[in-house]
Amino acid sequence: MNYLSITATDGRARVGVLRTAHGDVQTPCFMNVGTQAAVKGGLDAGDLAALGCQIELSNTYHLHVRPGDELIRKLGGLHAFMSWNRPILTDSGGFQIFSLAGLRKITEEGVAFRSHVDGRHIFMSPEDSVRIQANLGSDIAMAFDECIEIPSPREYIEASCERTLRWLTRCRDEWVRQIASPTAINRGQLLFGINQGATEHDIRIRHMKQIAELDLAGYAIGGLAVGESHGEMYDTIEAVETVMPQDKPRYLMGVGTPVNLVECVARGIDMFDCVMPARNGRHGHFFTDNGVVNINNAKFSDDSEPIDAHCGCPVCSTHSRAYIRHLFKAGEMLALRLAVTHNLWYYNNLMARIRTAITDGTFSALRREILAVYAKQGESR
RNA sequence: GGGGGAAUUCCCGAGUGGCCAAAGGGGGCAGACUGUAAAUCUGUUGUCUUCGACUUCGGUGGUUCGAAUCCACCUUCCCCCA
Repeated sequence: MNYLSITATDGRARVGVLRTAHGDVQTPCFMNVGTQAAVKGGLDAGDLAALGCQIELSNTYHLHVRPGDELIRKLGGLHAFMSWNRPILTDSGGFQIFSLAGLRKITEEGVAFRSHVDGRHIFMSPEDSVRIQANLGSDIAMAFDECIEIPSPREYIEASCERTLRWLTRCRDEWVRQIASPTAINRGQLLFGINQGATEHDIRIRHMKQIAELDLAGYAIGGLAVGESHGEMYDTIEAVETVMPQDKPRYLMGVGTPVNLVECVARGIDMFDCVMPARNGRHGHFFTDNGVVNINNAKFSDDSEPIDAHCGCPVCSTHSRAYIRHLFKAGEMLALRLAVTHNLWYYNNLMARIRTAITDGTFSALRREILAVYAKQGESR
């Protein structure tokens, strides 16, 4: 069964509809990151819906540590818990193997963490991760993988990918058990596999072919945007994309900048998530059609214009640069809320423009436009 | 009226003869951030064109090879006694 219907293409870029137990998602889509069942910056589910957010991401490890997935299950699952009745994707905790590197130990059985909250010992196996995600009741569960550091020795990358493959079959088997349970919170939950292999194209391709054989609902490319150059990232995606199932959603994990989004859609990616609009927003960076505005800069202290006069978001239609800069300088929490509000609106609007452009056959023009805007400020943005 | 204490670079504050353009905070300025241990982290913050040079620690004068640091007087502020 296919959960993605492709409605238009332009080169490798695709427009489609992803069907989940909590509704459809127009792709390509951006998922913003609500690690602990909250988007940082003070926005609740109602705010997110108003900004055109289609699907939210939360994290298995973090919610297991606090408040506990059993508690969330008792309260009716993550949708009910955070009052978000649209789709939710849960990351497996695989990224925390990477980001909490100093606090964990990997074995074949799973990963032993020291809790970043209180230091207690936590063990998470692939089966545990899937069980936790079943308790959360997300619409898309991610397989438990190891996000490999770049650079890493080739032998390590190969061994890690082989282990991630073994973990994937264990995840799949446990997931089958969980969704078959009569007491499952979300029996329509999908499981996505994750491709790894750092920037070694042949390892990536072999691994992708292997995980594709499991015939899961969707596939993700993980382990990119962790320090390699944009060129290496794009080349790696191009290499792997050739062996990804055409009729299933492709999710590039943890990416990225507006330029990254456009460039990776052009390379056949359907789904993205990134902390950038939220984190950079909290640090005063506003993404606009004129590039990034760092509102902390002194030149905005007496600027009565909005962040972006052509932006349709609620912030730009109301507040001046001078006011927002003041809020940042004064440490007001409203500053964070306004920044994240604007940036999420920008990201959602950008994805909508991308979908329209692909459908209309004007995607390459939009791609050039976005590239040109951010090229003025250096290639990374 | 008498006695005691203090004045440091934008602010607070360390420093009591050379290693001091002067610790540490704060504030300012700039940068980073990509499946969030992140409202965090980094750099910078006297002047000049780098090495380096020059000016600066309430004011003026002095002691000394050398003073933010010692001495004298002056100014201002704080505390205690009357």
